[in-house]
Amino acid sequence: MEKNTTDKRIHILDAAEQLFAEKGFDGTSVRDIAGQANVNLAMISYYFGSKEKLLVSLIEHRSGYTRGILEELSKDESLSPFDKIDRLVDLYVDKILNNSRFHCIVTTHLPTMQSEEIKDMMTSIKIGNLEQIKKIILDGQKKKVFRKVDIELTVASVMGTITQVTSSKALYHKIFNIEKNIDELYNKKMIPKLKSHLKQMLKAHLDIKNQE
Amino acid sequence: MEKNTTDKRIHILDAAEQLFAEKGFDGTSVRDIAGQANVNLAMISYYFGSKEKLLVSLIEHRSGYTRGILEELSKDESLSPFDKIDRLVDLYVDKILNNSRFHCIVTTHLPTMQSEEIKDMMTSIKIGNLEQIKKIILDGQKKKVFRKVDIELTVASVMGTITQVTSSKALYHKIFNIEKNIDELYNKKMIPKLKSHLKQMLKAHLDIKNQE
DNA sequence: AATAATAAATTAAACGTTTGTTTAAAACAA
DNA sequence: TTGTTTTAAACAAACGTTTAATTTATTATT
Repeated sequence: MEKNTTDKRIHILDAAEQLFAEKGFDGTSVRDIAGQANVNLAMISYYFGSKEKLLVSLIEHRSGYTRGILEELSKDESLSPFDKIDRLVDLYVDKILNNSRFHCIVTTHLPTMQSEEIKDMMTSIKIGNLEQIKKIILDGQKKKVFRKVDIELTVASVMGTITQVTSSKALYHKIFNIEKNIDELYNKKMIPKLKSHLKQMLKAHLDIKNQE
Repeated sequence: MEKNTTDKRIHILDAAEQLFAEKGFDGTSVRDIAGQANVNLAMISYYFGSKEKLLVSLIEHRSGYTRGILEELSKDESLSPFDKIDRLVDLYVDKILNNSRFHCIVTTHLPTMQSEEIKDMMTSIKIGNLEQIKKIILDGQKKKVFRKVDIELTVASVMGTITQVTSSKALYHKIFNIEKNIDELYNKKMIPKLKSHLKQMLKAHLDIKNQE
């Protein structure tokens, strides 16, 4: 049985993540969270201070490790530019689809939040990651492997595609005839589809042989 | 001076649209809306019945006309498959960026809503539109102009890219050095960029000459 | 055209809930 | 005994909605 402080904190964070993703930050009451986590209402203020600070804690709890992986990838000289793109696709598809609830909160509910602090935090993380990806594409162009493209919008297409598939699950459940409400099954079917689509599209889009 | 019933209804709808997009459905109170629209609080219940029915009215107010245009486009025999794709890109980029507030509500706040009725309504609209686009791509494939691609995910990439650019305005303001908070300027700069990026990418992605 | 009768629009105030947060006492651990 | 964790109860504020009274607009009658 989990009885120590850390476990209870994580219990609350998990409950909050699920409910924020399903019903939004404003659509979720602290009583909902307490009920879902099976803790007393007052424990949330006790541990996190407030509902908003709980969200900040959740972001800190889930964020962070992507940056390091990206830097490593962009520096790696043993990989060809196209290999790097493939790795990039694998990385983001896996990361986002396996953390779809958190990603849903970040993409759909954070922009609406009042707190400028939280929004600025996320913006700078995104810009940092974009810079790393930019390096990869610029390197491919310098090596005459990639053609001239709008780098920022190319990255927007990758992120946008994944986000689209993640945040419109109900739609793609119907389209691809996947049994409803089984996340694991959805991921098992969609992750390979999504990876191969993005790789195929980026291959054609970036290949210097397709220069107009 | 506008004094009749219809104008006041539209006033309220506009105010609601703005606030729902900025702060979300649950983050917006009917008092906020009344204040923004400069009407008495009770007028919202009087005209629309409830806050949720106000949202339904907003959706009905803004939805609809896309379907017809898409059907026409897919039937048009005077256009080549690639011309149709270009028209499609123009249509969606213009439509979404010029109605970004409403689009923001649809993509980020509707999926969170409790009301299954509203969600089903939007899902069936999306599936209907997807079917029309599917026809266009299938036709291009039959004519040996397009190669084999995942059609659903290709459409997801188009929608996802546009949504990404629309719903992360703050980010792209910084990235492209656009003066803050001027929607008109943002659209003027982004619409052509977005259109040419999508056309270029889809050209490479769909072209049968790029078959692996 | 003026008046009376009816309907529609608008208002301020109040309704009962639910909200996030705090309190002060109790239970538990060190 | 000390300090930490947990609890039920209470708090004021904000929420969506309704009420009942009043003003404005429309229609019918003289």
